[in-house]
Amino acid sequence: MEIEELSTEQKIKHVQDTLFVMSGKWELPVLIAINAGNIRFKDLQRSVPNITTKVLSKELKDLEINKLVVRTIYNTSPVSIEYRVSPYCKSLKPLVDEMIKWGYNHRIEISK
Amino acid sequence: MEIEELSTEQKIKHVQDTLFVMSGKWELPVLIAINAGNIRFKDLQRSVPNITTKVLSKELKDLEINKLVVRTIYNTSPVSIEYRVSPYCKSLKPLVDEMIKWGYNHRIEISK
DNA sequence: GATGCAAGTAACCTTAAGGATACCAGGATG
DNA sequence: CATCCTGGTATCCTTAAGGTTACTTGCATC
Repeated sequence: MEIEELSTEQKIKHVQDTLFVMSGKWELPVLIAINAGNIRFKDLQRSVPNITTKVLSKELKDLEINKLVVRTIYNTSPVSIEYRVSPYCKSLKPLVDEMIKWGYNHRIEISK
Repeated sequence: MEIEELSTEQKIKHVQDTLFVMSGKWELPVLIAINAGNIRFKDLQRSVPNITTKVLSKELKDLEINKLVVRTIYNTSPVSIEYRVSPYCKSLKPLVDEMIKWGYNHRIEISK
């Protein structure tokens, strides 16, 4: 895919697809927390400040639908459940890095 | 700024700053329309499908506050007003390109 | 046998983004 | 002089994201 060959309508559509997945309040904090090793539901709730069970539950489902997180059930007694970032999740790194850079520079730019 | 040296809290903060500017429904369509040469208010209203005057007005103010758009008043009779993307706006290109690429690939990934 | 924990679900509420519609002032145009 | 165009405001309404609080089931633990 060569970006320069896309029409502006196509560009907007692709950007909106990205925003649809990434633009909520909790997507990135949850992903980062899982990535940092918090793989159990209760661990995540404790490590992501102020998130509620309802919202965490919904975020995890959405992230699973988007193939960024894998949910695994273990037949322990009682059953335990683990959330892990998928290999595909690594594809987000260039994008997230750009977001970090731009956000960092933008705050400086605006304060001038 | 070296990304790897940032704490996860700092990374999240910078990403949220970026999302705060970019994550609405109309920011990018409006920027792209201005960039494509629609520089008058009414031209923009016509070239961005379904945007209302109220929302366009607000978007333009926000984009101006974020230094991405420059508003110029000309003492013609009657006064005419032009909106143009700022030089700083070009700093968005790497980010937007990453969003285009990821959105494009994500749709393919999800449909597998 | 009461209490606690994991992994959630259910029901209801608040707030902010965005949409719909109407309107306005000042000049231009027929 | 009536209507049109530009560049917007003002008011009210809808919807969706997220927040609050309570509850549940099945096991384990004291």
